[in-house]
Amino acid sequence: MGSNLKDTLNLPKTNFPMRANLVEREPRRIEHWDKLDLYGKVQAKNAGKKTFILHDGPPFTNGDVHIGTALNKTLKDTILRYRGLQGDRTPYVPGWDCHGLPIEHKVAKNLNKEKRDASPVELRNACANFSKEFIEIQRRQFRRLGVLADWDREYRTMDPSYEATILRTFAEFVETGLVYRSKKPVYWSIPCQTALAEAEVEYHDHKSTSVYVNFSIKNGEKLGLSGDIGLIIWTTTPWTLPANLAIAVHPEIEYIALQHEDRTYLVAKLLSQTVIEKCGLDGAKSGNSFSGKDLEGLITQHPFMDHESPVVTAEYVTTESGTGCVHTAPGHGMDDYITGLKHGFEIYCPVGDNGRYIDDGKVPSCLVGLTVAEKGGKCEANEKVLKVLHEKKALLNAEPYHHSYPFCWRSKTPVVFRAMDQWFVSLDKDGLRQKAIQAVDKVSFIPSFGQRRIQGSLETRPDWCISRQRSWGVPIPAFYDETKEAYLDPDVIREIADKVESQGTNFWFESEAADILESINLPKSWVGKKLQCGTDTLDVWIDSGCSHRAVLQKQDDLYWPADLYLEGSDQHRGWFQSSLWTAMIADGHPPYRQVITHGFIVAGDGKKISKSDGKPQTADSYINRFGADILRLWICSEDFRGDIPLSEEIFKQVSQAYRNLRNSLRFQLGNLHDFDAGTMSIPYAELDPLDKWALARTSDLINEVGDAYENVEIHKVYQAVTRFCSVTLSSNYHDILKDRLYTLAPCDPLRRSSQTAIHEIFQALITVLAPVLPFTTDEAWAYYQNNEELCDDPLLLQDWKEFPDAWQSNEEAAEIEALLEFKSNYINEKLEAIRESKEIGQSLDAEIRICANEENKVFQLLKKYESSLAELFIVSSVILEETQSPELAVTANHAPGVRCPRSWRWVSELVDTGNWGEVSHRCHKTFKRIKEATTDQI
RNA sequence: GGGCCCAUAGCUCAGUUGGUUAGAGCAUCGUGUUGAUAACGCGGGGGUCGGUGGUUCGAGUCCACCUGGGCCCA
Repeated sequence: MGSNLKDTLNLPKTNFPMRANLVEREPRRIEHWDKLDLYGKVQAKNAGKKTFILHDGPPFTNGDVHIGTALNKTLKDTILRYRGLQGDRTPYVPGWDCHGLPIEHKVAKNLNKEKRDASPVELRNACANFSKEFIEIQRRQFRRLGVLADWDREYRTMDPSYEATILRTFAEFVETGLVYRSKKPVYWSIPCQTALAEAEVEYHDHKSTSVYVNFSIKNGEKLGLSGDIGLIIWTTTPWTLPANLAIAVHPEIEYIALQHEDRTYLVAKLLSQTVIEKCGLDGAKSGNSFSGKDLEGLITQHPFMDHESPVVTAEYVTTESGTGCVHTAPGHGMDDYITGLKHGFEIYCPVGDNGRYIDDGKVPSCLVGLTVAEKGGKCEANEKVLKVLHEKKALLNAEPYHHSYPFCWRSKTPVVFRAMDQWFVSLDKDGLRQKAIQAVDKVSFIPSFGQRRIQGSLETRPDWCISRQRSWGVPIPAFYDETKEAYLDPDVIREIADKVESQGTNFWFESEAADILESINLPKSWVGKKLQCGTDTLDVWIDSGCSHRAVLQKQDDLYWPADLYLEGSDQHRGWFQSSLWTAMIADGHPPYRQVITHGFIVAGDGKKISKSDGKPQTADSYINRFGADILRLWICSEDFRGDIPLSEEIFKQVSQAYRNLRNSLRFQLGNLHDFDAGTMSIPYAELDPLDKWALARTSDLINEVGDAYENVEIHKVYQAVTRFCSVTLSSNYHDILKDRLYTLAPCDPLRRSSQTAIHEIFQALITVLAPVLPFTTDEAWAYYQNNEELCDDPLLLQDWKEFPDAWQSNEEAAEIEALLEFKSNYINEKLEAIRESKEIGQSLDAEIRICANEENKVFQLLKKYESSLAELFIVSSVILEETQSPELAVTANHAPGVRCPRSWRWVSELVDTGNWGEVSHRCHKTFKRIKEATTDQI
């Protein structure tokens, strides 16, 4: 009998599985979406509506999708899905950054292993294949994440049409007169005769020769000193001394005059003791001291070159080693270079490509032709320089010095720092920098400090060095005559761009200048010259920085500037800036209206995740364990404006939150199985107050979540929805509803009232969550439609849920809210007390007695809802007793009477129903209603 | 070393223009249910708001410095 009674209940019924099993199910849904052309359908749905352009920053194609890249793409996808639900047209063209050193380096390494010396074209082809391979891999991984995009027209910086755009943009640079040629130091490998990037340099222990050298001061009277005065410098690269143009001191360091025999030396006071020992200045007497600032303006005579070396100040000078007086050769060091630019020194570098001193009429003839390269621990140039210094009585000490020194990754020889001719873009010409900074004022930033950050880096950015001595990139279309004079012309570049558009940039590397220039109208000054092609390529930041021109300006259904750029905060100095410069120069306006930045993923302890930890931090490694929706939910649970922590614990937590969301949906689906909204919905005015309350809470949720999405505070969506599901639904609404949903007749108006509300809430929930959990919400939607895993009318084609104003908080809802608050503040603890004493088990075993009188506002309210209280409090009965005191007194005890085996409520008596045995009066009535309804149907 | 930013319970987040005993969810512990059951309910414990010093009648909430951490630059 008892077991049959259960069959008379309306228990939840749904095929929507409790266990998500995302790893297995999500790929099936992706396949289904592809078949339906979900992206195309969403675009079609919103065709003709307001357009929202999020311009995709291209990830670099040299590996699997990193968890940080997944974060970026997920945020983009979430925003676009939200905008799509809002009815915006959201064409999204994803891109790929293909050129650049990391790929070239990896590919070259592989070719190196095979002992092949590849030509530039071979190397480039291998790089292109490498890049293509990872585009395939990354595209697959992005799709697995649920990213919805127009994959059929993705852009790639190595596409010939894209490369042509880069060159045409570069032509604008040249035409505006911003491009100039100057020297800048680079790492140089002498055996390989090639420039190296930082990544191609490895550091090893090395024995150098360190020297202390005296530079005689010509105007010592400036300091009130007379006689033979000198400044002592220290260096570990004596061969750079011919290029010495200055001596740098720190403005705030204290310097002291050391009197030794007939000479006076100036060195940093803190280092004077060491200098005395090293240089054998025994018995030297300390004289006056000066600040570095005082020394500024002293003029020294170079020991063996025919020029003076002034003393300048620089902040990078330290007293950690040396003398506090730094040998400055702008052609041989980065700090020196910057100091050189600041003071207008020549970027002088008398060392040729072959590593030998050139004969420029300035280098002493005894040095010309000597190599600065080391062989067997010896260096011709060093030895001769030392000899010359000794002859000039300028050498105070020379000794071996062990330190870490950069080596070439290929030849394993020490590299030298050497200035080479480079191409630069002037950022100050015609007020360009100021225009860029001002233009950023009009761009909106999330978080707002992004504006300051980008403006800060615009202000301090030196002129843009745009040439690279690399093969895997877009060639700088410059030509050189026999005297190495450079030829660059905007119109010629444009004509070359046209050729690139049809042939790709490889033709530059496989053709002679004459072929490249064939059929091109040459400027007069070019005619008759014997020209050769340059071999430099453009900085890859120009590549990606042109994407707004190559994509947004080229396609009819997109527009320029973009509504939004969204990238990691490292791009303030990267893509945001390179895109800004190209746009300001070529278009006079920023390429974006809004810029959103996110922070970096850090480990659970707040420290950076390092690649060397062994764990591959790829998106797939997480998706394959948890599924894309969990990964997405995690991303959306974090405030992305700061660091984004990631740990096992956090994933566990997010998985738990997911289960509650999923189960809330499942409970609702289960209770809607016999509900047809079209024919069974109850008009709002006739809904039960509890259901009105639930709708009011739902409408609050939608408002809150809507604001959060609009302000791109997606973690607030997560917080609001999880709280809604666990508190509003699980703890309160769903728990209370079970009695009426399960035990009343299916068609009972009260049950239909709740189903009406559940139906609304379900739709609201899945819509609100759709941008964050595209898989799960679409799955729930499919089960709602046809109780199957997939359906042909995806959730994303629905519209954002709008609630009528009338559904928002009203008096009835507020009263229910007060009653529920009363429950959690007073009733629950009373129930817990008698549960602890084993008086009851479930709360339905209890009876509540509340004493007070009408003077008490709460008591008045309880009176008003007297007939609903037992249900709201989930007990068998609630007795309201009027007393003398207005003070509320709540007591709980075991309910008297008998327990109805069907509704589990304790009642005064049971009635015999024959077939079903004895049940409460209410259940008896329910049986009658069911019978009537069945008969009606027949 | 410089620029920008972050720091609230074990975890993820709220804390409006400074004002009563600092909130939520998750986790944890205890417990109930077995008609959302690898689910759900109820109850308890747990922060003095990174540190120090100021401003103020009063500061997590304003100022200074310090510590730890992140991105970028040198």
